[in-house]
Formats: sequence, C-alpha cells, structure tokens
Amino acid sequence: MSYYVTTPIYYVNGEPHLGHAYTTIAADILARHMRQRREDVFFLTGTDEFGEPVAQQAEREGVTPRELGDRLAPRFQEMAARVAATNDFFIRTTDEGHQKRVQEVVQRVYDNGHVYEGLYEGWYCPRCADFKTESELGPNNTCPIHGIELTREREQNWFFRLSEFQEPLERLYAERPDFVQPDFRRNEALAFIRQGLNDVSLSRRTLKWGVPVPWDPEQVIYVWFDALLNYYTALGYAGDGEDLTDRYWPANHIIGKDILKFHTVYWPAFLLAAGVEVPRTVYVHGYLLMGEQKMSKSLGNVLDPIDVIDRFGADALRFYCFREVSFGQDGSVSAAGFEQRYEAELANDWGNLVSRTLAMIKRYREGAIPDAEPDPGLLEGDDGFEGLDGLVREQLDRFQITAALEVIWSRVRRLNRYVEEQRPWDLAKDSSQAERLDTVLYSLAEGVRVLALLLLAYMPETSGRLLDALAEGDRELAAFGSRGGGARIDRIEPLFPKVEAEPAEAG
RNA sequence: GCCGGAGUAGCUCAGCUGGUUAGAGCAGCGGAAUCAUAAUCCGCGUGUCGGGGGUUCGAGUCCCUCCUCCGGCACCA
Repeated sequence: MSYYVTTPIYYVNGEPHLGHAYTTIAADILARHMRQRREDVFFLTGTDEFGEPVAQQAEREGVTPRELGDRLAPRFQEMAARVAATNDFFIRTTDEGHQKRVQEVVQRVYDNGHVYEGLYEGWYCPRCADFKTESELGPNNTCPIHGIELTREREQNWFFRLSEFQEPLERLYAERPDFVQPDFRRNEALAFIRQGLNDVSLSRRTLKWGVPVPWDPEQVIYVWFDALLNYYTALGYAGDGEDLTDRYWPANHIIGKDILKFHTVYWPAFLLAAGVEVPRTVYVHGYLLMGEQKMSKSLGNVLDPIDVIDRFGADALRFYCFREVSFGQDGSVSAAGFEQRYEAELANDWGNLVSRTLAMIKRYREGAIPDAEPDPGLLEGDDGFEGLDGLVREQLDRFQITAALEVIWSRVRRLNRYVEEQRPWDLAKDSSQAERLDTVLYSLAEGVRVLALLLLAYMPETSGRLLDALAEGDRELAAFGSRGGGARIDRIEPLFPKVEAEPAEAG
C-alpha cells in the first residue's frame, strides 16, 4: 500500500512560526509511523509563492516577488529540518515542473468545458491594484490599507463552473463519509456545499505574478488554483525522472481549519473537472492558541519553536504539541505548560523509566537482558500490552495523533507501576527469586522496547537512541514479547535531562 | 438571523448506540518505597454532569425549551 501525506504549502509573505511547525510535525508523525508499517510513503511539503499578497509584500520590501520567495522558501526548509521532518520533497510553486503541470491540468479543465469567460465585478483599489472583498471594505467603501475611496470596476476573467459540481460533491460526501475529518468539519463543508455554489474566477488580469493561463497568457491563474494543484504536480517531477502519480495518488491532506473551504469544496471539484481522482482524505486540524493574554516573555506564555528546540530538542516540541492539545481541536499552549509536561512526563515518567530499567539490568544482570518469558500480567487490563500496536495503528489510521499518544502513555505509566509492584530490588536480595527477577527485568526491557518503537514516529531522536541502546536494529512496530532476551544493553545518557529554568530576564 | 458544536471535580478533558456507588491527568493533602534523571507508587473528591420541563422501570447519555460560549455562512494564502 502507498501512503501519500501532505502539508499545505506555506505562503511566503512571512516567516515560519509554530503554526507551520505544528502541521509539518503532524504530517511527519503519520509519515514516519506508516514507514514503520512498511507502507510506501511519500511526504510532501513546500511553499506557495504566487499571488497578490506576495507581490504586495515584495513591493513593500523593494524586492521582486521571486527574490522574496528565494529568501523565504529556504527558511521553511530549515524549519522542516529543525523539527526533524522527513519530507520526501519540498515543492515551490515557482518550480518549472509545477507551473508546466498546472497549465496542463487547467487546460484539461478548459477542454472539458468547465471554464467560461465572464465579468468579475467588485470594489477596486487603484493603489493596491486589486479588488477588495465585501468583508475587507472599510467604512463607506474605502480601502482598508490606503483609506481611499474604492471604485466599482469590472474585469474580464475566466471562471470555473463550480456551480456544476454541487451535486457531484454531495454525492462524494455521501459515498465517502470519511472524505473530510473530523466529522464536525465535514458537516461544515457539507453545509457550505448544500447552500449552493457559485462559479469562481479562475484567473486574474491585473496581476502578473502567477502562472500564465495557457490559452490566454495575458492573464495568470488565480493563486488558489495553482497552489492546490501542488499536491498533484509534485508527483510529476519530484521523482528524479520517474512520474510518481500512479504510485502515490490520491493523497491524505493535513490542513488547518482556515483553508477548509478551498480543500473540501474547490479542490475536489476542480479535480473532478480535470478527471483526476479526488483525495483520499482531508484532515482538518485546529489551532494552537497562546492564551488570551498578549504574548509576553515575563508572562511566560510565548512558545517559540526554535527556542524550545534549542533548549530541549525537537522531540520535546513534537511531543508537547500533540500531548497538550487534542489533534483536531483548538487548544492552548504555553512555555509554562511545556516545561511542566517536559519534566513530569518526558523526564520523570518516560526518561526515568528508561533509566531505572537499564540500571537494574546492568546492576542485577551485568547488562544483559535476561532470556525469560514475558510476564502475562502485563498483557492484561485496559492499559495492558495485549494488542497495543494494533490500537495505535487504528488511531493513527484515523489521524488520531493525540489519542494514539495517550494509548502509548498509559503503558508508560503501567510500566512504572509494574516496577513498584514487583520490587526487583527485593527480588535481587533473594537468590531463590532469580527466575522471577529474570521475568520482571525481561518484561521491563521488552515493554520499553515496544514503547520506543511506537514513540519513534513522535520522538525520533530519543527513541532511536534508546533502541540503539537496547541493541534493537529493527524499526518496525512490534508486539510485546516478540523478541527474546540475551541482548546486551549499552550505556545511554538521560533521554530528557532536566533543564534548569531559563534565568529570569534582567529587569 | 440561519446551520453546527460545546457547557461534566480548582484546571484540562474522557464518558460509543440510555442501565451497577460518574472517570482520567494535573494541582492540593497524607503515606510508602529507594532500582532510577529526588525520578516512582499508593490513598484522599458531599461534582445541582449549564437552568427548567418531558419520555422511560431507569438519562451527562434521548426529546422540548431557555441561558452562555465557540465555529461556519462564498471567492482573505
């Protein structure tokens, strides 16, 4: 099976921030997990570089739009690398290959009869050289940026017959209940479709910064249509000469709620018009909020991803984002919340469980995992290890990144409880209990191994280091008890060392 | 206004198609233990499950109504 996962492409009118990192990490967790399941994975991210806002931002900075993109696209690539994302390709919509294929697809939509020439009428600002939407208008139809009075203008544009797709889209949603997830987002999309769809303009005449309309090079394709197509175009040229489309299409799109309409209405309609298979799933996530209060260092509610990574590592950030906020919902994050979870869960629950497990194996068994049977007691109960990897798979099949992590974490707690219940230090004092101690130590090592494999998608660096220390060369998900004893344990530095609080800012 | 969602312990939230004394994590209080990054484990909650009404042998769980909050409602990347 192939598994194609995408992030939205990020718009290059500003620097990358936590929101971008969040979506990228989500997609990366899914990609890494599916690779562990031996799926044929392709993970795409990139930048969206055309359109009015980029042109405007470039003008403000006195550079060309191309130069702006050339400066910011690498910033997004760096960010992906910093959060340990394993994207297989990074698309820029200014890529030749992208533009060429966009034109091909748009031409096909045109040839299929879904495009016509029409009048776009709206409020136009001559300074912006752009139309303003009703919601953007200032008082008395003024430009929100320049404050000057707008004029009613008409522009001859190419239109996409979105209205023709209301019924096909409703059918799509009926036949594929999981096309858009979570459910409440699906309902929103469906409600939007049911209230009736108007045609949308497909091109812009006043703007030069875009992909030329193939049959009318005086106009450029409206940025949303070129941007959405990235998911499809990338497969055409990302593969070193090999066209990957048949291998990976259709995709699983991870998006933020702000771009729901484009991905759940325009995008599938446009693909239907082009005769291309629609996506497998569009998963809509929520926002990470920084609290109501104004961001302030002294309030401790700022969460700068780069700062967090510098101090605690990418793994900790990846963990925190999906532990603190249920993926799909909005939720608050903060530096204080981060530090609390880092210490309580990463350092104490998990890091220390690893420490105590390895230390006891070293102390009581000279660093060799005993060859023993897995303790059946650990299989039982709501937080038992029976069928654990299956539970995690099920959750991640449904994009439930937070729920899957909770499933894993309950087993981390379970192992800590197991240590207290079994009291290996007492068993070690009684030579008649040697066999029992073997069982306990083996079961602990095995539990830790299985958890590390499940956590590898979330926290690749520390989990990989731990698996190395356990002499586990395989990276596939494994069932509890599937590996025998005998392996020699390596020394390992604490996975999540305590980090002293950042010194208070002077003043 | 219309549509959708939410309102459960101090905080963040689980509670699927109605059924034993409503749960978890965190915070708080008390205790145990010492393998471990002084890390862990155990015990402790009289919660009007937003208000009111209804259906039912029985309702956070279904219906009605009211209140509060949030989201969506067309071309904003």
